[in-house]
Parts: sequence; structure tokens; C-alpha cells
Amino acid sequence: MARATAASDVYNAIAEPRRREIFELVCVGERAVGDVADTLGMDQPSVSKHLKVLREVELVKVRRDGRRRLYSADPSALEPVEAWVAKCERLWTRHLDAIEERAERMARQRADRTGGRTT
Amino acid sequence: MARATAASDVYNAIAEPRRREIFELVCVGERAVGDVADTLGMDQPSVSKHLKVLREVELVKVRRDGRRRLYSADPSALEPVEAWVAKCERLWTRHLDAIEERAERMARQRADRTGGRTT
DNA sequence: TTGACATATTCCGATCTCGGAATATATTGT
DNA sequence: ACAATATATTCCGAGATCGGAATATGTCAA
Repeated sequence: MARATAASDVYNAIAEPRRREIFELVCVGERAVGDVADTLGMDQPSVSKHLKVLREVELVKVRRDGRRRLYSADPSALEPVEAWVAKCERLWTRHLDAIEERAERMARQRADRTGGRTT
Repeated sequence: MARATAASDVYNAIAEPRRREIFELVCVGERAVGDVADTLGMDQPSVSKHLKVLREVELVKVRRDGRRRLYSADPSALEPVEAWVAKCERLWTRHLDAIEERAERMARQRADRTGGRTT
């Protein structure tokens, strides 16, 4: 097995800087492909390909408007990422709390042994 | 040019599911490589390589303990990701607000034309 | 229908990926 | 010094990447 596909999940999709740029732009409001290309200075096929990936992980939606296609964002697809980051931080602070608690317990023990003397 | 390196930034580093697993584990508390390998059912070289990537983007730190190496997390390295997600959501809600505001403006216009009649 | 415009798709090549196996490097205990 | 243990590194191959160029598809307008 090798590396995962860019469109296999949100994490891989947003690993690309240009894809993040495109997504930011589309968060501001619905945009046509050429519009995105002009704004970000990329060429059209590249933008189309990136948008395809974003579409496959449902970060964006498409709508037809004549000969154009208007893309808009669906940031709810970022939720797994947000949730994972939050989880890691929760685990981490829980870990810090445990360390602190242990330190306090040891301090109490020491206080008991010394009969309340601080030094 | 081709694809970016896994260790080129945090986004690429966390794109790997196994790397996310390892990171979660290390968030809970300092762990030795073999410990991680046993817990997650991966083999040691694989874990070492993933940890190397995580180290290069500063998601983890290492400390020597005899012949072992103890890895611990530094979730502050996830901040760029958190910030980017937040930014996108901010842009998005701002966009929704603008739409809503426009709708209200149009409703007011209509109310003016109809002299206050609702239907 | 034909042409202009907007977008999508395909093909290419250099490069990176990840897992697996083998091997190298450290450190400890005897 | 030597064996055992813990970890890191290297080499390999199948597969996926991204940009670029060329081309295909689709839609409107005259």
C-alpha cells in the first residue's frame, strides 16, 4: 500500500496549501472557477482539479449557472478536524491535570511527615 | 514540482491516520516507542518513522531515558490548524450574515412599496 | 450551425509516500 | 568485551501526488 488519496478524507484534502486558499475564497461567497483562478493567480485546469477534490470530501458544493459553475463552501465538513484537534487538547490538559494532582498529593504527604512544617 | 513532504507542515503530518493515532496516545502521556507500537499494533520501525515526522513539525518532543526514548506531545503545534478552521468558519458566517442582511433590506423595501401590508 | 466562452478531463513526468524487511546505532547489565 | 534490549535508519516497490500542456465537454448567442 502507498499514500492515501487526496480525496480520501478531509485531512488529506486540506493538506494542500492551494486547496486551502481556494476553500477560504469560497467561504466568503459563491465563486465561478475562472473567478477563483484569476483571484488566486492559478490556471483554470488546476483550480478545477482542486475543486474536484474539495467536492469529493464535500467541502464545497456546485451549482450550475449558464455556462459557469458556481462553487460554494460547506465548512461543516471541517468538523471532524475541529473535533480531533479539540480531543487532543482535552487529552493533553487532562494529562497536565493529572500531573498537577500528583504533585499536590506528594506535597500533602510531605507536609504530613513534617507535621505541617513548610521548610 | 510534485507533492509536498509529510514533514513539510502540520497539515501534511496529520493527514496520516496512524500518525493521528500515535499523537492521540502521546497526548495522554509520555510513551516509549515500543509501548506505542504494542498499544497500537504497529511495528516498531513504522512507529519510529511516524514519530520522526511528528517531531519534525514539532508535534512531539523526545527525551532520553536509558535505552528508551520517551515521546510527549506538544499540542500547541496544532494551533495553525485550529486557527485556519476558525477563520473559515468566521468567513462563512460573515457571508451568511451578509445574505440575511440583504434579505432583510429587500423585505423592508417591499414593505415600503406595499405600505406595510404583509401579504 | 457555428463560434466563443467556461469548465472538466486526460496524459505526462518528477517526486514523495507508506509499509516491510533488513540493518545500523545506542545503551545497559554481566 | 559481549549479549540483550530499544530505537533509528536504509533500501525497496507499488501507488499517489501536483503542475503543465493539450484536449474534451458543455452552454450560450448570433
